[in-house]
Amino acid sequence: MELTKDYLSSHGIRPSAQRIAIMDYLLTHKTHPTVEEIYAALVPLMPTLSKTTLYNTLKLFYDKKVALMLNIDEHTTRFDGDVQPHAHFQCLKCGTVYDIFEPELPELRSVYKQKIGDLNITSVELSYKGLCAHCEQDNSN
Amino acid sequence: MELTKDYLSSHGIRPSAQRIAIMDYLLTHKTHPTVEEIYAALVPLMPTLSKTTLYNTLKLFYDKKVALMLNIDEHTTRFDGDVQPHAHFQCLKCGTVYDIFEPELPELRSVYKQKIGDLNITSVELSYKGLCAHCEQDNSN
DNA sequence: CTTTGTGCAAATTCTTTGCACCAAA
DNA sequence: TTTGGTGCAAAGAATTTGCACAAAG
Repeated sequence: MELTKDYLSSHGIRPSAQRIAIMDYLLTHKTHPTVEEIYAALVPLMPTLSKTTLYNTLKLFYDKKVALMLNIDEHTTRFDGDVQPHAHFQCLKCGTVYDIFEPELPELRSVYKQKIGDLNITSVELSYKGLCAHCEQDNSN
Repeated sequence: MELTKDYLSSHGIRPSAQRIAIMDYLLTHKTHPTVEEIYAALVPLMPTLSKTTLYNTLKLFYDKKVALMLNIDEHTTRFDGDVQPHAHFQCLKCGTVYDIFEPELPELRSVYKQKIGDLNITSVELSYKGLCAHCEQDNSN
């Protein structure tokens, strides 16, 4: 919690109670949560928290580059407190988003922040979809 | 138009007038259009066309694998009639989505439809963001 | 006829905005 | 004491749903 506060400060983000709670949630729940999931988790701890603040804060985190904004899910935006370049996989059946740090994904590291032709790359998102092992073998649901 | 009709038929899609018009639009406008853009372009030619049909049809195209559904844009879904594996780049200033077929993106081809660990990949989306050359040099807007 | 496709209107979901109050520098 | 942060309520945008009619096999 104190570490989270320092983390925010060192990135030029004033550490309000709300911001600390939200970043703390992201750092301890690497599940690529939606706004709704974060809200549901934090409201019991911080009853006055509003969706507006949540949206404001997540946008701020994204702008300050302490969170990734993922568009892998067609229905909603997901957030990731892990800003190291890595790929994601979403299971089409259960919806779970998995991290992929496999070394056989050099693109992410080599092309990141480079140019392709006359395009100046500042961010990259690599997303896979399919069935996870659990859903693959489980034909029941 | 006749080619488009055959194209749909050969993919198990009954070629209604609406479906032909929509696929034809996708095949001749490789601009990664939004639903709104497709609608605005087609309504003058087909005044009774509804958004519902457009949504139904684009979903059908996606399911039948004759169109890609792109999540690169955080505000809206974009569609692409080019189903060959390729990457995209969206300019953060002007919003344009460019195709990237660069050969230095082997990931897309090699990993596509393979497994990573115990995850069964069926599709992949590689999206870059940044400034395009035009917006980069143009500080005025 | 029986299934499939279309389209209107309404509903739903996700996200943003306007504004007032509160808090910190 | 001004700037920045929070949160309520309302608005807005994108997408989905329910249902009735039309069209094709």
